[in-house]
Order: sequence, then C-alpha cells, then structure tokens
Amino acid sequence: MNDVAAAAGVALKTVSRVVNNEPGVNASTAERVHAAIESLGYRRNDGARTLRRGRTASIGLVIEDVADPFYSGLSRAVEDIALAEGCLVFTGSSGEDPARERELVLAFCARRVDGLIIVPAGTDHDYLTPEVEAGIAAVFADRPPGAGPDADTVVCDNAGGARAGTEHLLAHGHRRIAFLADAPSIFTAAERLRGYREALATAGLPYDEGLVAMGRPDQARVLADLRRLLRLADPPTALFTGNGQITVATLRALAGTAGPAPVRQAPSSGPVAIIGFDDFEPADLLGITVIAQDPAGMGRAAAELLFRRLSGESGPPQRLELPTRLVVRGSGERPPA
Amino acid sequence: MNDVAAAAGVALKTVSRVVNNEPGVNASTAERVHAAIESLGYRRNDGARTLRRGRTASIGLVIEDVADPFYSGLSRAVEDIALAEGCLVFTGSSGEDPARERELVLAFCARRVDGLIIVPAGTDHDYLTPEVEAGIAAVFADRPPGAGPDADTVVCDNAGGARAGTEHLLAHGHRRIAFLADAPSIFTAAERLRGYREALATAGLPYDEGLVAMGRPDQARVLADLRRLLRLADPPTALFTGNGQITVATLRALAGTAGPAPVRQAPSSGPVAIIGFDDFEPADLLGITVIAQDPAGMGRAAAELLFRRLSGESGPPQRLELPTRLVVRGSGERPPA
DNA sequence: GGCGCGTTTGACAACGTTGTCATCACCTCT
DNA sequence: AGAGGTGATGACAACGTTGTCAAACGCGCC
Repeated sequence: MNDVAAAAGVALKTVSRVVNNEPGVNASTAERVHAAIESLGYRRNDGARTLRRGRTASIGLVIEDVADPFYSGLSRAVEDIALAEGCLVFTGSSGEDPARERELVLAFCARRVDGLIIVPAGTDHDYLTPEVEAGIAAVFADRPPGAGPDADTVVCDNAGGARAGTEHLLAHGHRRIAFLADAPSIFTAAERLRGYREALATAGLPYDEGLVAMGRPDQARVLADLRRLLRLADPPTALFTGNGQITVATLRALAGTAGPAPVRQAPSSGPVAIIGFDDFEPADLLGITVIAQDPAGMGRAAAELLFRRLSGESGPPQRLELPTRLVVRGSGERPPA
Repeated sequence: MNDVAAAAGVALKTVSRVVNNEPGVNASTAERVHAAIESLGYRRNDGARTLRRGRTASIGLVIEDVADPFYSGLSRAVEDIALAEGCLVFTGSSGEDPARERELVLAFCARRVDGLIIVPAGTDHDYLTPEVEAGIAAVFADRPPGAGPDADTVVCDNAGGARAGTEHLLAHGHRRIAFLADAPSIFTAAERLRGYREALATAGLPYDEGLVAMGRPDQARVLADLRRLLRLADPPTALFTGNGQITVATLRALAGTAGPAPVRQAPSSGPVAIIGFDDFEPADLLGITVIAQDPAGMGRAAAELLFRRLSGESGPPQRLELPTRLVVRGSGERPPA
C-alpha cells in the first residue's frame, strides 16, 4: 500500500480510501491510485485490516467429518450463507474426538474468527466459556453442548422421528423391532432410543434390551450385532437403524457384501423390514424407507442464527428443533414373516 | 499481551517468549507469566502474529461442491494433512461457476493464505499469475488449469480408466456401448470420452456419435438422453456412465424413480449392462461395476505436493496421474441381450 | 477583505505481535 | 582486580492496515 501511495504520489491514507471505496476522494486522484494499484498488482492485506478493525469476517465450522454426506450437506449450506455475508469459512473435522474438537475450536479462536458453528464431539465445553465471553459467537448444531456456555442450538426432532419410524413399523404389524444405533453417549442416539421406547410404550409393548444394539457405527460391530439379533430364539421381524452409516452397514451385512460370512436370517422368515434414520443418496434406488432430516436446512438454520447474533441481536439462547419426515419406499412396509 | 505483561510485572517481550516457548526465560518468571495468562484468560492473536511473521499457516481449498462425496472425501484428506502441518483450511465451493471460483481464490489470497488447492471450474487462471508471483503456492486437483501460471497438478488417469471400462464391456460381448457424461468442456469428461473412443478404435469398432450423450449431470438431462438412447433402432446393450452423479441418475431413470414416466427398454432385451466411472457409497449394495478412483488419495497427493512447495522445494511443476481401478460387481458383466 | 463552510488530503497513532539489539547481573578465569 | 562469557530481561521498531484529527484549499457571503 505504501508502494502504491508512492507510485501515485499520494498519501497512504488516500490509497486506503480508494481501496475501501470511501467517499471524499477526487475522481482524478482515485484514477491515479487505481492505475498504480493495477500496475503494481497490489492486493489489500486482509490480515492487517482485520487486526485494525477487530472483525475478521471469517467463521469456523467444526463438524464430525466432512466426508460424511450428512455433514458435507450441512457444510455446503453454511458456506453459501457465509459467502453471501462476505464471510469465509474455516472447516475442520473432529472425527468424534473431543480433544481434536477442542484443538480446532481454539485454533479458530486464536485466529479470531467472528463466530463458530460446532457439532460437539465432546460433552465438556467449558473451554469455550472464556472465548464466548471474549465475544466470539457460537452456535451448536446437530447436538446440544455439554457443560459450557449457554448458546444457540439447532437439533432435529430425534425422538419424534424415531417414534414415527417405530410407529410405522408397529402399524405394519411388527412386534419385535430391533434398534441398531450409535453409542448411547451420543446425544442423537440417546434421543432416538428414547423415541423408540416411547413408541413401544404407547403401543403397550415391553422394552426388550436384547433387541437393542448400540455402539460404534463401523461395519464389523454392526455385522456382529446383527448376527446376534437374527439368531435370537425370537428374532426381530423389523430393524430400525439409527443413522445413515449404520443403515448402510446393516444393508451390507444383510446382502452379504460385508464380511466373510453373510448374515443369515432364519430360513423360515421372509426378508426383514427396515427403516433407517437419515436419508442417504441412493436410498430411493434401494427402496429403503427412511426418517429423513434436512442437513442443508440444519446448516442454514445454524448459520442464520449465527449471523443474527453477529449483527448484534441479543436475547436468551435459542433452541431450534427441526422436523423429520417419513419417506415411504417399501423396506419399511414389509409385513412380519 | 500487554495486560498479561503488566499483571506479571514483566516486559511485553518476555510474555511473547513464554507464549512461544522460546528458551532463555527463568522458570520462576515463566511461572508468573503463566499464572497471569491463566487468570486473564489470554489467548494469542494469531492474526497479529501472522502479520508480523509473514506466514499465515492457513491454506485455501476451492472445490466444486463439498456436498459431493467425491470432493468431500478429497476435502477430508486435505484437512487431515493440513492439521498435521499445523495449518488451518479455508474451504469454498465454486459450484462449477468460474466467477465464484475466482472470487473465492482472490478472497483467500487477500487473507494471505500460504497456499491454494484448486479444482478449477473455469478455464482461465490468468488472474492467479500475480498471486503466484507474489509467493502463494498453488496446486490444481482433479483437472489441470486452463490459461494461467504453471503449477503442480494432480489428476487421475481418466482416459485409461474409461478405456479399461469400455474394454471390459467389449470383452463381455457388447458392441453397442453408450457413453453418458458431463459436458465435454469439462476436462475429466473430455478425457474419459477419449478413453472410450480409444477402446472402440482398438477393438476395430466404429465411433457412433448417436451413442454419446454429454451435458449437465442433472436428473432431467440424463433421463431425456437415456430415453433417446434406448429408443434407437439399434439401441445400446451397455452403458458407460461418466461420473458418480450421472451413474446414480441413470440408475434412477432405469428404476423409474426419476420422473413421471420410467425409461423403458426394448421389451425383447434383458437389462442393460452398466459400468460407472467413480465409485459411490453403496455401489456394492447395488452391484454396480465401477472404475474407482481414490478421492482421499487425490487430496493427500495434492496436499503433500503443496506442503513440499511450502517447505521450499523448487523445480519444475509436477503432474501426477493417479491410477484407477476396475471393481467388478455384476452390472458390467451382463451379456448383451 | 475577512469569515465560515465544505471538500480533499495528509500526518500520526494504534491494532497485537515478533525480531533485533542493548542492557544488566552474575560468574569464571587469568 | 579486570576481562570476558553467559543467561535473563527489556526497549523499540516493524508488519500493513484504518480511525482520528488537523491542514490546506477553493468558494460564496457579509
């Protein structure tokens, strides 16, 4: 900027004015400055600008894994809104590791992002309190924060969705419905379990722990649990799977593309009914009935909340609960064998 | 930092030394400083640090769309390597719009990112030349840049993959193979078309333009083209689809979940054979034979190239071509009807 | 002619760091 | 005792901007 000023024969401040389109610069002067900028290939240093002005025009987004379609949909929505607000986005994947979540968040804070959107991996967010007090806005998405500062939160109606899915299976005559999901320490999994139990209770059915399998969402665990479930003396006639990854893993296990030995269902029974929480790309091709949520909608809602805070809106923290939608495609409408 | 210095009764510079773990600070002094940092909740301002030191320890990643599984896989790999290098990542989706690509890249440059990884949407990258001359490292991924600075590039063996896929169909007796892909203006699509043509030529078969349908990867276009192809007097007995999105759209069209009227194949023929370029999440469940590439591997390769440049490696721009892999799952092995 | 006013411009400090160099106390060696 | 070395600390400028304030200028008006 100094060089530009020298080249144009004006003061530093005048260049600054031109660069920022501030009024009160003579047209011919501005012309000279523009010429100098052009010829020197000058580009404003936004880092210095940020230092001086206090706002960085950037936000941090911490999700579980960008490579998961659910979170990448959410990411894209956040990005779009941020760009429209003239804001850039730092993205980081925590991989469900609280330490990495913390590391990322604090690194973003050290960069003085204006705000954060966080899908919490850990349950302790006390480390955020000083940052929030220092003026960094935070919005939690998909899961509420654990201990820590009160902040806006966007979740989906996990329990309601699970209830609807379970009720749908019940309505089709199923009485033995297995529930396969993430570890119960994860908020969404716990909530979905709650919805499942509520639906059973409302229908007057007992809650059988033997039909519930929660844990890591990887193929091996799902395969083992599914094998156990289908070998029960009184096996389930329907499965409710607790997220997209687990649904796919389950389908793989059933199709026999998962491991050395395919999971065999009792020979007497027909194909098991299945409903999955979360829609996934070609669920329609596979004819899988799902409880769909809207990742992009969640990203939009979180980003909108954040930017509302950034533009000065105060008031108590909000908690938004987005609805889910039952999408009927066949797999959830098979009758019990 | 000033406040911390005052609270600890030391000079600014001593605090700086403590914060940066520089040697030559008395243990007891350091202790006092740490206590002051703790009690004031001080966190270093990386923006100022950056301004002083010249390196921002951040990179920019411009892809076509984070929500596309191919690019989100690539993203995640880039993120992981960057984090290991102590670097944060700005992510932006261009949505195949050259203007938005430019806008994002220039915004990243104004933030003085150390380097860029770009999946080019446009064909003109002259706008990058001054930035590269100013010292910002750039690596292109998935597609080479158009006009613009010479820079490292990572692509996959598009032509080779398409050749292998086409040859596989030929080996199974197909003589009428349709090719559905992205618009030919997109590098990968053009290369894959080249591979397809080479395979035909090697087999001594004529190239029939009527069997080629290129354009936007959306459902409506694919549906229309597929309908046209299957109504030909001499219809294709096999399809080669040019990327993940188009493969899924094609499967939808064939399954009839795509639009009002399902695409009907000639009643006399069996189901058409199909091979897709790009693996996609449940392709195994659907039994779709694919030419797989490795998005994470591409991200890793691009990030490694970038960080090698950032650590000072010079030399002419490199061009890496990653191999593809034929994954046999059934859909590509059906004989012609 | 002198005054006030608006427009254009510039000098300077400040943002929060870090690199350079100087200072100072203390110790060891001759 | 004095020279020289070592370790700890601090003063100050600089990074590239922008906000504040003041100066300089031209103009119309009393």
